[in-house]
Amino acid sequence: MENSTTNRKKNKGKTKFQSVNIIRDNQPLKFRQITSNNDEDDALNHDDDVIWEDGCIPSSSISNNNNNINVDNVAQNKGVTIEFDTLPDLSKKKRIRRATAEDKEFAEIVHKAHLLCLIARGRLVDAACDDPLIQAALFSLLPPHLLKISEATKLTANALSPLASWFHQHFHVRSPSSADKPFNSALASALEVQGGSPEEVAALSVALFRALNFTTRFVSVLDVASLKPEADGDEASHFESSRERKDIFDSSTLMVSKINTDWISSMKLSASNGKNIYDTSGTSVSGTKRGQLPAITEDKDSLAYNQLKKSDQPVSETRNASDDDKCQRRKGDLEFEMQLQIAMSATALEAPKRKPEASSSGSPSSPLHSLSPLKKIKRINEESPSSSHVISTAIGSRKVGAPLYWAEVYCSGENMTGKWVHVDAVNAIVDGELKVEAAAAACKKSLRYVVAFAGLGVKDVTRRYCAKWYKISPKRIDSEWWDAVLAPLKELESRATGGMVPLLNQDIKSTNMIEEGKSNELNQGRTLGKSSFSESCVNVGKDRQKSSTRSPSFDCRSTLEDMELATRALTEPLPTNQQAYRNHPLYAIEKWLTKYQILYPKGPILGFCSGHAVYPRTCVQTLHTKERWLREGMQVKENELPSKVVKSSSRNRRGQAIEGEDLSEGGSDGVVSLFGRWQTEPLCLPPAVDGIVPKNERGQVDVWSEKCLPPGTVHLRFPRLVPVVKRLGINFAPAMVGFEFRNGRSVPVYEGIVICTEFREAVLEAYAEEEHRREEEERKWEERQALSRWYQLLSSMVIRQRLNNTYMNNLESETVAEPSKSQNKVSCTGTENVNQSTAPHQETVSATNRFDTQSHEHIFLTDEESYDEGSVTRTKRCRCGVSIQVEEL
DNA sequence: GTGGCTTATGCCCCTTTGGGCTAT
DNA sequence: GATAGCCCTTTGGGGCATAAGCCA
Repeated sequence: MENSTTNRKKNKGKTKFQSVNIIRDNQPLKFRQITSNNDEDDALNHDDDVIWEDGCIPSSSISNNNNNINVDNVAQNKGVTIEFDTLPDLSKKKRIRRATAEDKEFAEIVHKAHLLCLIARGRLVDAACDDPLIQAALFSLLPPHLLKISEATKLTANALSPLASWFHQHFHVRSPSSADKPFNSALASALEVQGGSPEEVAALSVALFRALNFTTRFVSVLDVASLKPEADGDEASHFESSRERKDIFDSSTLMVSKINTDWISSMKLSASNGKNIYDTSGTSVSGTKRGQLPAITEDKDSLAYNQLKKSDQPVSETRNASDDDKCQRRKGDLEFEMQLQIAMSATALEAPKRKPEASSSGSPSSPLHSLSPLKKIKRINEESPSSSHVISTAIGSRKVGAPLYWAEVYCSGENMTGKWVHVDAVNAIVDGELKVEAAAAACKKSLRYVVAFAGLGVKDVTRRYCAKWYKISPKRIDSEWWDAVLAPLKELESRATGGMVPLLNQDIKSTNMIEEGKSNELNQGRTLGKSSFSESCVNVGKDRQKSSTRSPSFDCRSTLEDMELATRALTEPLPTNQQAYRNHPLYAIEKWLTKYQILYPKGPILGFCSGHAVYPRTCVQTLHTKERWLREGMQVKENELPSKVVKSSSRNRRGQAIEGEDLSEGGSDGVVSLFGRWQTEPLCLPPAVDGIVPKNERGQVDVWSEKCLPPGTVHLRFPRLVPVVKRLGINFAPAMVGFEFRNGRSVPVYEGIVICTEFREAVLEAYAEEEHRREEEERKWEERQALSRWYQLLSSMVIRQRLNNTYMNNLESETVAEPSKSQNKVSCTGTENVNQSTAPHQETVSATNRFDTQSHEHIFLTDEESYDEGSVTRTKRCRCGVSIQVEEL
């Protein structure tokens, strides 16, 4: 056993070192945290400004005389121990690092990629549900009396209940199969053993419904990475923890898996205590044989076992528990224990008759033992009044897992036109769409994307399951991208599930109502910029356009469903807290209006929240200054008073001060007058007269858009137009198209000119001629340049040849050329004697020492040079002994 | 536990219209 | 002398979203 606990703290100058020992499997590693911050106190606080340096120390040098923590028995633990020799100062405020634009962009990319992957996965599952072999196998398992359901002409939700119950009894969630297995094979295996992952079991239920010829979708909650950078901290940990216990607790096993697990634990407990708290008949709570239950790891079992063991203790014993135990047992755990039995009774068919037995055992899980949890249960029930199954916050606090997969079956017997019915066969819940959100919320999950798969197509049905859209809307990707992704898939889905249904008069009315609402909301979407609301409404609009060509009394299911979802969007209940109105897509309160917003018209009042009147979001109008409206191609009507006067920035004040007395719009210095769209009219600029372009005070035309052009003028966006129009004597004005920041100041950006329309053709013709002439000149110039360069090249070659002829035969000694004076390198072949005339020097090179190597490259160092003023000759020497003499002319 | 309110923080939008020097 | 081109330096104030803390 080694001990590696030598800690040291260095202070070099103003750099602070914080040492950390990491011990892993007897291998001591030492890391040093270097803070570059000068301020020592700050260095401790700024966790981001640290550099980690790899390092290690020999184990022999490790001593035990450590002032800090000694770590013993490390080898026994076989784990990783991290020591800090300075504890973080918790009293000091933690520095907040906010996500940068780059972080957000990255998170968005990850979010999108994850969404696409999950959609692809869903399509795989959907395709597997269509497997005829699997469907046939499931069909063969069905008892005869359930086969009659498929014969019903009008399918209803009630008719599905026995089917869901049968499936619930025969198929169970258990440890997931190998991940690298194709889903079809995994599904076949799940069918064989009548159990599998939540996804597989849900897919089997979909396959069963399809085998019965029901129009069925596989619905999945896309548990996608967060759109916010690093916002996954909690969620990620939850995700991990969820994955860790995936084998028994994941996803739609919200209650069933837990029940099964606890049932096994209870059995063990009962066996150990010599009594059975449940019926000893050998059948499960849900009526299935225990032999079919999944194998569960001992660790998980023991966890659940211990959990139930605690809950099985008498109340008095629990109350006498030590304070430590009280700390360990959270409030949520206690509540969980108490709710466990209720949850079981709510989900298990035979639970009611077992409940008294459980209660009689003295378990604190009986609701009679505590009132506080009951209040919470009551509260959740109030939130979901239609729920027949109680979903406890305690279960959620333990993060058992949110429902992620289920089926949707189209029931033509529901309503007048049919309805998509939620069927969670795994939990034997039929038509429980209102419970999904509550269950997900209890598990700290939000239903950001609920999508239905059918026929390899995809449809977003989040609206059906999410009542509080305003809560999830900011967590979703922008609707434009999402709609574009789903558009082709939606067509596929519609084709697979579509069917003509009679459209009644009342539906037509509601359609019209939605159309009106849609147009309002789209207007509102413009004001909001990123309108999440419009995503469903736009789809409705598109589909309505398509369906408008059909018979007025018939419409397809898809369109009707779009209408239903859009109706839900328009009928979202008023939130009860003020914060929710801040960016609510439908409602607004005056308190949260921004500086440039106003309520117009101020009504109708839809309700009140904490004394604040609630208005439709469509009443929120965006205000602009006169100048800003000009950019939009609008001008403020005459005699219009500002709707709002706000304080201006100092720079604006300065600008207004320069403008002098033109403060009538604002009334006083330092304020800006704002006007709404209803106070404006299309821009009416003075028209061009007699070929003269009307200009502003700077002698130019501000072309923010085409709307800003004076009547009778045209904007030509070509370079080098000014000389042309000057030559033609045409009046023009430079077109300023915007600003850019350069050299610390904003600089106007000009692009082209503005001329009167009547000169357009003439100018363009002249411009074309001018450009042609310019190009011709340019071409000629390039030709001249090329000729000149060729002449220089050929001349130098002739001179070189002449020099060679003159000097080459007369030289006795070897000559070398100096190709590059700057590098002072000479490539020498050993046999060639080269004289090169290089202006302004003429270098006569003579080798004083014949060298041996054929490819030696001489390097003439400056230090080795000598200069003879008498002969005006510079002698350069190479280390190899070769020297050259350069005669300077 | 939830909601309301305040405060701190930091991202990001809006604002906006040169001048001196040098080569040609 | 006129003109064209290059280079200098790299806003900054406020709105607003968000997180955290405190309190009811």
